[in-house]
Amino acid sequence: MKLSQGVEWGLHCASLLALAPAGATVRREQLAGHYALPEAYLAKHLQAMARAGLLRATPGPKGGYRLCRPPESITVLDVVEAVEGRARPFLCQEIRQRGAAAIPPEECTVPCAINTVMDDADDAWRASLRGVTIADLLTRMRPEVRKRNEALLRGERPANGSAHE
Amino acid sequence: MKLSQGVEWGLHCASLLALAPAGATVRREQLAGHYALPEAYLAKHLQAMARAGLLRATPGPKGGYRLCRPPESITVLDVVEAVEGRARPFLCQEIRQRGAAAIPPEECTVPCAINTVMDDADDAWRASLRGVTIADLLTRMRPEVRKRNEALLRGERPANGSAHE
DNA sequence: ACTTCTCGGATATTAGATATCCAGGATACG
DNA sequence: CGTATCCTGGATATCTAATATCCGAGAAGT
Repeated sequence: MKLSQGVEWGLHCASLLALAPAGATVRREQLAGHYALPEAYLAKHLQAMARAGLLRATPGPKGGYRLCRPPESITVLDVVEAVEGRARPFLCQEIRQRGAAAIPPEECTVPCAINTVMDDADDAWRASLRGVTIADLLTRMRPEVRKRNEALLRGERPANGSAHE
Repeated sequence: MKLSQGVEWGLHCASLLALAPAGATVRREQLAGHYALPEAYLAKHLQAMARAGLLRATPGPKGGYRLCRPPESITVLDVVEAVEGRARPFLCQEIRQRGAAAIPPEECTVPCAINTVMDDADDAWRASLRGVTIADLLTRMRPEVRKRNEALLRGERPANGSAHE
């Protein structure tokens, strides 16, 4: 049970894109450099988010990525599902139908109780993630950090230290 | 994000052990044969559950496994954590401290908001699993299936068909 | 003492996550 | 219209974790 690191990357990138001026695009190299991520691999996750309809990618000069929807309408679950997929973490192998205690198929009208319990827990997990939006993440970001990020997106390069606030 | 199949095995085995007569032990070969599982690999998961204090393994003739606690006091989460471990599925890499937008450590007094959100979701998942016990799983088992399992544990071998009820 | 049975370590095998590269196509700009 | 820029998608390599098996050591019953 481990979540791909792409989820972290995707959430950070989505938050960053939400800070960009409306309509502006951010190049992939810029996103990767912002967090010192491998650009080629980050591309895979950005593509997945674009396919999911969260981002729009614009090719050509002055191109790059931007959010498709306002940050208030993009949930953390949206990003997680775009990157990780929508498959359930628990896959019932129906072992109750195998072995010495095999239950004949005609008695398996009801799904396995274990499967139900695991799916319920997964629903609770997803509901929790659905309750937080990208906009919420920005709210929890410290104002000076947010300002520095916005400045970087505008192309301003902060003086070496950047810690003298 | 995928759960080990050992979780399914562990939950089925715990349920089965709960059906065994009080104080009786069930051999590993019997557990594996019950669901047509590879005995050698199942042993790994049973060991993990024994280490977690859910099962007790008795060596020697007439040995085998039994539950350490009554089924009402063993939660599904107990089994999941025994098999899968207690590590969080989301591991924050603190990429906010890296790259062009690196936040100086002295400003990182508060944990990353993304990390918090993911941990909250994990707490919700665990809380859901903690709300169901092995005894609850038995309640959701169909009576005729439960009886057949109990009979098998007593060493009775049902007639070929077993579907003529 | 001998048999029976589990434990733990060592060791393959396989699948998925991580990471990189390049040809192809779309767009802006001169 | 040609060129530089930038994303897309596929092919590929690497690495880690899950899956699976085997065997010697040790404990308990007879």
